[in-house]
Amino acid sequence: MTSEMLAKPMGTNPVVIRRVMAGLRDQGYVRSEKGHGGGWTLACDLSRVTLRDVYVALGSPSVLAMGNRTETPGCLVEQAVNAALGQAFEDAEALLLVRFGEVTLAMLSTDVHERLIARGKSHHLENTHA
Amino acid sequence: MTSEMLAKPMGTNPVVIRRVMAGLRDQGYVRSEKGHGGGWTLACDLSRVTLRDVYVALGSPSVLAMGNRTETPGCLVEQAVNAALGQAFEDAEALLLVRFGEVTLAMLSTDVHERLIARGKSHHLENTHA
DNA sequence: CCATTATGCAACATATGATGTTTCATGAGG
DNA sequence: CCTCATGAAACATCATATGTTGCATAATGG
Repeated sequence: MTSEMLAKPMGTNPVVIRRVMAGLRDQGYVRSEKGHGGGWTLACDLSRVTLRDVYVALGSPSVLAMGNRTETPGCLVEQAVNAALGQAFEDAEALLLVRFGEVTLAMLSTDVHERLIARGKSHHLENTHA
Repeated sequence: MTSEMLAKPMGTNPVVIRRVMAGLRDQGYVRSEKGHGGGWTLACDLSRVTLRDVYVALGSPSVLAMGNRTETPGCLVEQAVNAALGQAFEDAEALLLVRFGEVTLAMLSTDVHERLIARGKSHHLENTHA
């Protein structure tokens, strides 16, 4: 698949695709080839790569929208809040990462194929996007 | 306390303070008075108000930085991912809210006072910010 | 061997939301 | 009645995410 083939149905730009895929390529999950007939190819066992692996490959962006503003604040109120909620934030983040790690790409692939069948029509990537 | 007295040590603007406090006032946790000698006063029992109450009063902003992009997407891949992670997001959010609900403002107040003593000096709000 | 086609990379543009600022109206004291 | 406070709206600024453009590089296929 070329970046353009991927970008079109997702309604975005080929360069954006390349930016995202770069992380996956660096981890060896996909390979990219230049030139005529080039593009992206899978380079991993889908049953051995989880959404957590993907998450990490993409740079482990923060999963929480809030958290301690400062790790070691001078403000005593902030210190108190950090002490009260710090563990909660860590726990919530850890929970999400564990769940991410329980989902393999193979599971998603299987699910997508089942949904395709359930929809009862033949499809190409192009029209799986409404 | 006036908005200005609160804003200064937090390094922000009085208007920003008013914006935030408006939510707390609407819930009756604080009261505001205009004119000479006016400002903000506490109007609740600190032991009966939790950080979750504050969170809700502030408009329940999303606690997660990610989540389902669409609730009922046409894209089958997105459907599969939503199915795989939707519960995880809900669980993580629920966990955080529960933890928020376990912390009362009274607990924070006590903690702040202990930290004041531990620091071994007398303080005013002005210099509790480093 | 060279035109085509793809990625890689950097720079720039745009959109969005959070935060900060200004201004004016209103009300409460002294 | 002058001062000082909040309330509200409009505007400015900033940071980030996303999208776009341009060009270099590499590989294929005719």
